[in-house]
Amino acid sequence: MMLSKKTKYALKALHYLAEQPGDQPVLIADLARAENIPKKFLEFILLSLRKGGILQSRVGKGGGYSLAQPANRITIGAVINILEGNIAPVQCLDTTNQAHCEECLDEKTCGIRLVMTDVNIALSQVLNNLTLTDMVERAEAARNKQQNIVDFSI
Amino acid sequence: MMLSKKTKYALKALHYLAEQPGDQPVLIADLARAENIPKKFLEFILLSLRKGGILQSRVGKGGGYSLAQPANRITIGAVINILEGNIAPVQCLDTTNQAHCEECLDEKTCGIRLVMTDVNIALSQVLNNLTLTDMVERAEAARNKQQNIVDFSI
DNA sequence: ATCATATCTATTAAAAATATAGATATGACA
DNA sequence: TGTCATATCTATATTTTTAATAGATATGAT
Repeated sequence: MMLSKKTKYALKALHYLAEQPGDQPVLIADLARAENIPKKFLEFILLSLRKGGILQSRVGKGGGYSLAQPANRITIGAVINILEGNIAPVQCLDTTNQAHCEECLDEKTCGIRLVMTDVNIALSQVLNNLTLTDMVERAEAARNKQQNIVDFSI
Repeated sequence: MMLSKKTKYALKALHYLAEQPGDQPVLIADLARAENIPKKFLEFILLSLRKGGILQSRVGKGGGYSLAQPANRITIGAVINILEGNIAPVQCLDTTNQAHCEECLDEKTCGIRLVMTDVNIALSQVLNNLTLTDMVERAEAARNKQQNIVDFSI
């Protein structure tokens, strides 16, 4: 149930973009350097996110990538969906792609599917309600907390 | 967030074992045939489950595998934990193995970690409360339902 | 026209998941 | 005690997926 490196890179990049004042566009190269992500791999990730409607881009001087929607409208679930193809713990629960588990003889009576339905619901619940804003705010809060502790100890 | 084939095989095998009357031991070969799982791969899976305390085995004539605990005490979460190593969506949340995300500079302020904590809690909640019994019962209920529909149509 | 940028196509490399083979240990039973 | 049926172990091969790289092209600003 582990997030892929690709998805983590995506979340890091989005985090960075969400923190840009005035949604100023950022160059792939800068983003790659700032978040320590292989540039060519990041290119591909950003392109996916753009095609998924989460990012927008501009070519040429002054160009770069920026969020295509307000950060509080971009859910973590949407990001995972774009990069991993779906969120479901088993293919037969991936409704958006109408996928099926090859080895399964009868989906309707499959015990695995019947229990994983609960997992799927719980996951959707959480992931579709967490947004980039949550991520940014929580990180900031954590930094502040850490900062305060340091300040007091001086 | 997809279950591996290995874990699915494990759940299928456990399902089959849970349905044995009187917890009668089942041969690897029979289990492999019944659930259509590559035998050698299944051997490895069953061994893991035994080492994890979920199954017990006996060598020699009349031997085989059976559940080491009542089916309603074996959680789906425990099974996944044994086969995938953990349940957490990111390594740094895998407390049992005290793992960390290599690329992460500061875990405490990592936004990904902070949002994935919610996911982790939700997953644990569900997976540690679903048992083999749930799986078996739901499958049976689904079969009955299907059966009834057929009966009526005759 | 030039330069800075994203975009596309193709390929390679590395890692993980899945599957197989063969030898060995264990226990039941005659 | 010997034989057979079984799980167990060690090693390796195969396949699939993930991650990373390279080079050519399209686009837009100035």
